[in-house]
Amino acid sequence: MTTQSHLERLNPEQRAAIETTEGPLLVLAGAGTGKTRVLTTRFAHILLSGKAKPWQILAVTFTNKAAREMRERISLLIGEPAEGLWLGTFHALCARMLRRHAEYVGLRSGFLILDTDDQLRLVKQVIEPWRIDVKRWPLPGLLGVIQRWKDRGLTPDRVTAAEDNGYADGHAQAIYAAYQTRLRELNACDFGDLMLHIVEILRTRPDVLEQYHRLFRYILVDEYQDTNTVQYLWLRLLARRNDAPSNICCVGDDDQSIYSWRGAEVENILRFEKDFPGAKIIRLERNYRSTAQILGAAAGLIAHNDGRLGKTLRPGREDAEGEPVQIVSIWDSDAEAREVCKRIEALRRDDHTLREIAILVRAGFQTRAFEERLVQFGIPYRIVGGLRFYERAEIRDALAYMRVLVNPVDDLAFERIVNVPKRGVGTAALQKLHAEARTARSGLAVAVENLLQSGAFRGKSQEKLTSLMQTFAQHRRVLEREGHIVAVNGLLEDSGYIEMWRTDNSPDAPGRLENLKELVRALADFGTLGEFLEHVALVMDAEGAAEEDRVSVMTLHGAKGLEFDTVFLPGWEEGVFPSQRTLDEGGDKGLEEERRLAYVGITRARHRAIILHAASRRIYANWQESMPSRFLDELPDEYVEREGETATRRERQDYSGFFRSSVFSDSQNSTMAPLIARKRRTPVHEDLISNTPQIGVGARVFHQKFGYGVVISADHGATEVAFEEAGTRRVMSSYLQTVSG
DNA sequence: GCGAATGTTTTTTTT
DNA sequence: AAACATTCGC
Repeated sequence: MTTQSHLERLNPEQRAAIETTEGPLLVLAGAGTGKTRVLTTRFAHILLSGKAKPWQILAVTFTNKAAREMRERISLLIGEPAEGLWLGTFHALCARMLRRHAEYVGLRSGFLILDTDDQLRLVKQVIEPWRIDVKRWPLPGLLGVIQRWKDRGLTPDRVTAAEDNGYADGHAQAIYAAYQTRLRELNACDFGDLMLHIVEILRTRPDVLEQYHRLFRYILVDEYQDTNTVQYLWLRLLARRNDAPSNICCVGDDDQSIYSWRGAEVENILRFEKDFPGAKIIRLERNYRSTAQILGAAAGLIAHNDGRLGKTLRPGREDAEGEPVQIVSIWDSDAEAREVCKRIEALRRDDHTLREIAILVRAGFQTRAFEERLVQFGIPYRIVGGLRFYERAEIRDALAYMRVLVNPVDDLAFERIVNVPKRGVGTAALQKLHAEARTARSGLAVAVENLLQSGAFRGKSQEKLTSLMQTFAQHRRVLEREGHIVAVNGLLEDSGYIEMWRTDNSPDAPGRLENLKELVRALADFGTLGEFLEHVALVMDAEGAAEEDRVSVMTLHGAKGLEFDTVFLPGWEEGVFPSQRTLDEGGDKGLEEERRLAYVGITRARHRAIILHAASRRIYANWQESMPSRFLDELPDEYVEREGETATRRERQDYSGFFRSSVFSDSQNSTMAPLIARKRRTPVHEDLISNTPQIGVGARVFHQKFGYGVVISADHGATEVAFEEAGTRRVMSSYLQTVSG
């Protein structure tokens, strides 16, 4: 390949983004404007023009998928396998760096990377001295607080008292410190530490920093709008230098920033010019993906956001006319799923590929309704990003066995599997083990040996534990002599783990055995068990072999970066989308992020986008009315076509106060249902409401179960009451009695 | 220590 | 309604 040929068939902006190699550059790449192409071509261009060797370019992505894709496309461009590159996710690259310098943060190079389960087990141990009420302060929440500090680059000593805002009665910072100490004792890292530690090293060890300054001549960053503070700090440390300009190129789209809940700061991209003086900005605005109508609708929507860097997508294709975005109003959530399936069936009859159809939902729970209906219609589908391979219990168990095999002092893994399958080790025995481990200053495995010696276990557990320990010892020898595949196979078999699933009668047991086989098969791709475990810890997604013709069902977040001919966007209702929780927690900023999510959703579509909303939705067991999403009003009329009933703002109010009548649950034609139901509005529910005493805020009340309390807030059925004994709870107002006093 | 029975909560989004 | 956790009886 010649130096120039890869630059052909690029538009002028893309070309500029590739050829501007020196100095800081921000490429604002709107949806569908060829972002990945620019990134990969730029990488190849730097190589082919001889400006840097492969290992002198740092290329960072957020997902493993993006990293894989980039690697493949670079190989194609340069005509050889792209190996030995610093190309990967933030976490994978940081892990690689941290292995080299672990000792500067009190770790050894072989440190463990913990998964979420391990983290939970660990904080559970750590909080003991504080006697935290885990009912009131759930552990995942505590881990969340710690994670957010880590996202912001705050080591325990950097957390100010003001930051410790109340979680776990204001002990969060102290717990954080203890947790970090415990991690060091275990020679372990959680996910956040990979970033946090390396940033700490780079900011305190100029010599190490300089090493990387010498190494990396060019830095490429994908999805810059999603970087959190530590990631930003890491990039800034690596990019800013005294001796040379910062050859950092960040590609991103402020309109697609949808990960603030994970600590991402849109400000990072908005501030780029200040961070890197002399930065150039190139806008990619020509969209080669979607029709003019889809782009118009998306642009109209996103225009409602403030504080954008400003960018307008223009159709880049000549044939970009097409159908307007459809807004379909439907009676209820069952009808919504049915309607989507009907339309998919129609598309299928017209020879559309199912692979090119997606249903994009706001939150995971929405997928279930579609799943059921798709099955009923006999439409092949796949749920993308549901429970991932490495998150399944059997996979985690098997991995824990492997971890103990390579590392006898991996207590977190050991604790996971001592009693799986059942070996008579319950909470009491486990406590004994911990106590023994503490006094012997050893790992749990050694504690087991000690207690076995002293005969602390009763008959069956004594026997089973002895056998378990022997099995481990034996397969450690096998591991050395015959390699990891044989050893793992034997271990899972002899420990009784495989047998446990074989004798399990539950319907998903065969599937689990299949997964285990798959896992063992994957071992063959790695030279050692250690390598395999490292890969698994960092690459939590397994490559789906699915290139079959199926409809994709996934969350809007999961759909980022993908595109489909036809996209269904159900559930555009207030409370669902925009999500009530985001609104409550994030206010106007939250709303803007939801709007960006809507923008991401619409721009996934090449030819057709169909938005749906239902007037009534089943939540838990009962039905709840819902108003059309405000985003529907924000879509410009000239690009949309509204069908079904009641999609306009004037009629919105009409929704409040009518209930779904069960008489019409199934047989009705969905688009007609609202009309009929409105006429037949049954008085039953109204009776219920009028019979319920309206209790005002501030009233003193009595509840059979919770005792006396004061009403804090009241809406239709649910009332929030601060009880004297039972704390603040939401209860049904019909169960309350007002009392004087 | 285990399984059944009872009570409680659930709906973001993920490297 | 269903999954989940905790309690209870053996």
